[in-house]
Amino acid sequence: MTKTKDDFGVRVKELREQLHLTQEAMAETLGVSFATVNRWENGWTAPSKLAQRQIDFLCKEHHIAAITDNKVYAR
Amino acid sequence: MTKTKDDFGVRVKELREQLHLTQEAMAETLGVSFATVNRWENGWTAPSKLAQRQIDFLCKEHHIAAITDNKVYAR
DNA sequence: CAACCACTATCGCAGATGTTATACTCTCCC
DNA sequence: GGGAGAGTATAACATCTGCGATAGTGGTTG
Repeated sequence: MTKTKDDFGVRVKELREQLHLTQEAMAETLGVSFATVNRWENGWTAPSKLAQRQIDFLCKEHHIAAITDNKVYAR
Repeated sequence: MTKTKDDFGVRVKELREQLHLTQEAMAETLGVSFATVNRWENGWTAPSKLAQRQIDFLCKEHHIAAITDNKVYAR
């Protein structure tokens, strides 16, 4: 039950605030549940492959630098 | 350890065959692992929210009727 | 035949997610 | 002050997923 070491959660939160979204709204946007976004931000879990894709896409859509360290997908 | 009741797996398989994809290729396309596609087709699990979105998007991209019973997303 | 090869089926386990519920912090407004 | 509401933090439990491994199937080719 230890938190994630890296600062991904911080970056998610920054991204979310840049977009002026609540955790619930961001969850809806990404297609995940509110609890999932909350867990990311507070470092309890790291996003799944698919979730990372959605986040990357969201960043690209708003011309914001990617916050994951992924290879880039077309979509 | 019982299988899923509905025929979602059958529809996934049909979709995949329409697109002439292997399980591995479809997994790559959707951003999930091969094992996940395989489990869908064989009824062991049902796709997550996010996975359903990807499937819906794939259908739309190829002008094929959606195989999930979801509300429609813009992306 | 036997040896490969691509594809598929299944398993186990750790970790991520969905759902539901509770509690806490603010801000606003009476 | 005190209530109401939005937003957030956390929890438990069942389910889904990723990864790695193993085994089966069908085709091709030597």
